[in-house]
Amino acid sequence: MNVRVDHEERRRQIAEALLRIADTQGLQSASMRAVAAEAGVSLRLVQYYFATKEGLLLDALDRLGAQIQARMAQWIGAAGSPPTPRGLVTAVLSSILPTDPESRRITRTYAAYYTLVLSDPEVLEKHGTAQPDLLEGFLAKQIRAARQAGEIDPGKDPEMTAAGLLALVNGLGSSVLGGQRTGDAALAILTHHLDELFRSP
Amino acid sequence: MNVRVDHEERRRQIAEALLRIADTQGLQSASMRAVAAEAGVSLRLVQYYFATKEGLLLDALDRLGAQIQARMAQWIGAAGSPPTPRGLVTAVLSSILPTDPESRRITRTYAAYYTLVLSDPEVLEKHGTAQPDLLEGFLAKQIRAARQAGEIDPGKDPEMTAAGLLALVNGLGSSVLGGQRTGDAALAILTHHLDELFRSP
DNA sequence: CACGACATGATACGGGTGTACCAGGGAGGT
DNA sequence: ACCTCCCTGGTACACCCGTATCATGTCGTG
Repeated sequence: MNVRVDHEERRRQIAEALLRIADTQGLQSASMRAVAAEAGVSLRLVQYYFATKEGLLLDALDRLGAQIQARMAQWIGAAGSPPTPRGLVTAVLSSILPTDPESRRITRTYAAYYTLVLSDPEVLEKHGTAQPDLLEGFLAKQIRAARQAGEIDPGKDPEMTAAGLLALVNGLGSSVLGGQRTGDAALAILTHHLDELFRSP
Repeated sequence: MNVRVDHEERRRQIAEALLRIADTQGLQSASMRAVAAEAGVSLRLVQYYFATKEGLLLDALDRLGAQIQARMAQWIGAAGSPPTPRGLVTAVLSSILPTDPESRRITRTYAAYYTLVLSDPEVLEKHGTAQPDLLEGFLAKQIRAARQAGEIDPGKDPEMTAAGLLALVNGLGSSVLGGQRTGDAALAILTHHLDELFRSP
């Protein structure tokens, strides 16, 4: 059979099976056996490559973070060169919003992990990344730049505005996932608020 | 022992035990046995008053909705009489934000139910209430009134603004529950945005 | 006073869970 | 050629889950 197989590739295959289940059926349905079946391997294999379930969960979360980061980078790259502050802000926020199947998948899976963290906060400590704060800082920097360029009302507070935009997108995403509104409607609301922000006073 | 006991009271007692567990340990930890122990009754009793677990879950969700509604009514009542549109908007949005232990409890429990719905959407159909849309309409109405009274820039779109505020508060709540920021910080961000909205142009 | 409906207790059943254990087979180095 | 180690399969264990069943005590009502 297979010998000296690529460990990283196998781990990726299994972790992505976990993410697929978390997306379609929720994390609580992602049992070791279900993951094994989804990945097309035996239960023993899953145990071999991930000694414990918590390890698998954390590894998959890392990969999910990398996916959304890649997606964001892609949107930023499509924002033109050189990118304007407004283009960057729009790209970052739009990439988070669940509009297409891919972003729906990512957002829904993130939501599944979110409640896992709520009920078991120590998981978050083992997973040191604090992306939201970094994102907020990045957005605040872009907003400050746009303000100095006269594209934004000088009375606006960059930090408050950045935090508000991020929370807005997060909330819009929740409403889309909850079926309250479509992804396009959410995007319309976001662009509406961005238009209001970026109009010269 | 007890005879002809008050059914409604017992059901309330059990359902609130469920909500307490959902708050502190998450819904996935709210097993029938755990609920029974938390309520101080036997497993059989829980089964007796709620034939199925889904029934218990739905009943508890109803009570949770009633709780948040009561809380909102309380904040609205404290908004002065007669209440101004701005006061009403502020009251409604502030009542949702997890600032004190009570609202933290409610918001966290709602979050637990939220992911339950995400992984099992049919639950939502059996629970017909669509509060968010009603709330959004209410907020839009108040914003329109304030706009006509000259307290808000006439260029603002009431529906878009209402949806944005609700999503903002929702996202802020998530960040508070996730430990990214304190309830007071979230409230500061909200009031900042309300101040911007309600300033005469 | 007796009977039947209500209320409660103890326990069993089938199934799913994460993890642990035992076994073997094929390639690499010596 | 043999031995060792990486990889994989099957299966067992102990536990928790939701639900069902049997039994019993207690009262309101006839």
